[in-house]
Amino acid sequence: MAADTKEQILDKAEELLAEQGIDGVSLRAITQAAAVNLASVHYHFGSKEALVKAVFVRRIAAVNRERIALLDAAESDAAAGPPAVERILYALFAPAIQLSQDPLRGRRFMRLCGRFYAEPADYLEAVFEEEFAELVQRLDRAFRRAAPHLAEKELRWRVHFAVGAMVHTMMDSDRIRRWTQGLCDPVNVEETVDAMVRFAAAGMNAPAAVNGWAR
Amino acid sequence: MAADTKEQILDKAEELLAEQGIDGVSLRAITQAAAVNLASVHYHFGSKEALVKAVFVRRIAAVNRERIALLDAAESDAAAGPPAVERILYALFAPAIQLSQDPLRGRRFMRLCGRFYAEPADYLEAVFEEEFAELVQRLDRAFRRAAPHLAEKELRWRVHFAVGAMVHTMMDSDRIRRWTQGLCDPVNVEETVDAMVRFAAAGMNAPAAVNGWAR
DNA sequence: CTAAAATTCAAACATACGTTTGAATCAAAC
DNA sequence: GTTTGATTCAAACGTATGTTTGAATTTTAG
Repeated sequence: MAADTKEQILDKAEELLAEQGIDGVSLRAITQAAAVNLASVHYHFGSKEALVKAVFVRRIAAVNRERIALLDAAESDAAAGPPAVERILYALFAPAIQLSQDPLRGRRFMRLCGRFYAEPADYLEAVFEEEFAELVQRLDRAFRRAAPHLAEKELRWRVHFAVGAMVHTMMDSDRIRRWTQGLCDPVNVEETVDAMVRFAAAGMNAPAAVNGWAR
Repeated sequence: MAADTKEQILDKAEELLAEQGIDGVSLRAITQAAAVNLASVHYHFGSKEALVKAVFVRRIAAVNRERIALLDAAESDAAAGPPAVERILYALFAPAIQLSQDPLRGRRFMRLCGRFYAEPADYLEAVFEEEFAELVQRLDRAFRRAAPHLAEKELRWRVHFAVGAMVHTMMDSDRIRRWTQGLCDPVNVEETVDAMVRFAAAGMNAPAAVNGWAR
């Protein structure tokens, strides 16, 4: 059946892309794992590039929608004032890391997401910019209100570092587990998000630079 | 001359690998850019895999040696007590980011380094573990003394996040510049390291978790 | 200057890839 | 039951890749 084939391809593509990267996995490997014909990819998606995009968009839209919903909730909870930095960071981190509660598709996609972020493909960059435009704008505005002690430049740097901590964790669940002999394991979502929020919130709330570069 | 060819290959390989990733660049592209014969790679290195390793090891060893030297200095400056978290973080961040002061090879290698970290190649993982083993051990010990308020687990998490901020910045110099319309630019090494140290130090120094998971 | 070793070179090899093709198969509608 | 459209299939196409080869060239040493 049509829908079955298409989803089978998407599922297996997600799995293999997460494990081996975009260039590391062939359409033959995907179609063989999905037990469908090689040509099905081009019939249903048009090209490998379009398949990769479809795999990404299938889940990231939902994640970013949830992030914005959490941001909305944080802002309405805070009434007139700005929400705490912790709430904003939670809105940014939790949906992505929480996706990993699904021990199958979630873990996979988390890793895949980080991999996409690291890969240089131009066609992915465009999808990225489109899927993240609204969220970035919303986050920037929220952080600016929540951390008015920071100049724009220093604020942007700190958001960048916070995103780095998140992306690193998303891409890296195997490595952190190995380097710490299992002590730290992103599989424990609550713990991971909690540690991440407290680390990044302290970073965001740190005093502004005393020297002048950040103005 | 032999040395020239070998270095030409290494230089161009570093440049192209940083721009396009390991799988994204062919030996033909490298040898053509280096103006040497295709077979030279196999004559001098044996395989593409070996070339990639050589590109990586050529610079990372020096970076990690400098990191450990800075760590030594920080510890001897602190006499009996532990050095401040800021000094340890500086030892971790500065040599890597500072390499970028060389606007040619440095920027390239910084990006390449992040890319290697993100790629899934097994043969790279082995080199990584070998080249970083001593540094990781030294950092862990230093941080444990400098942040005794943290349980081992939470400490490891925070180091992981700090590394994430760094790796993200190393891999990402184009993107952060673009997203901030040039406001934040890793080309300004001093500024970047300074912002990163202050962000991560605040994260490391944050109070331990009030709930019990980190014990 | 000459012999030997090191290095470069153009060419080819074998393989894997994304893509295309056209016939075969299936599902649904009349 | 036949026809029509959607889907699957095996096979092939063209291209790019890492690698190997063996002769030509350059460098080194006696």
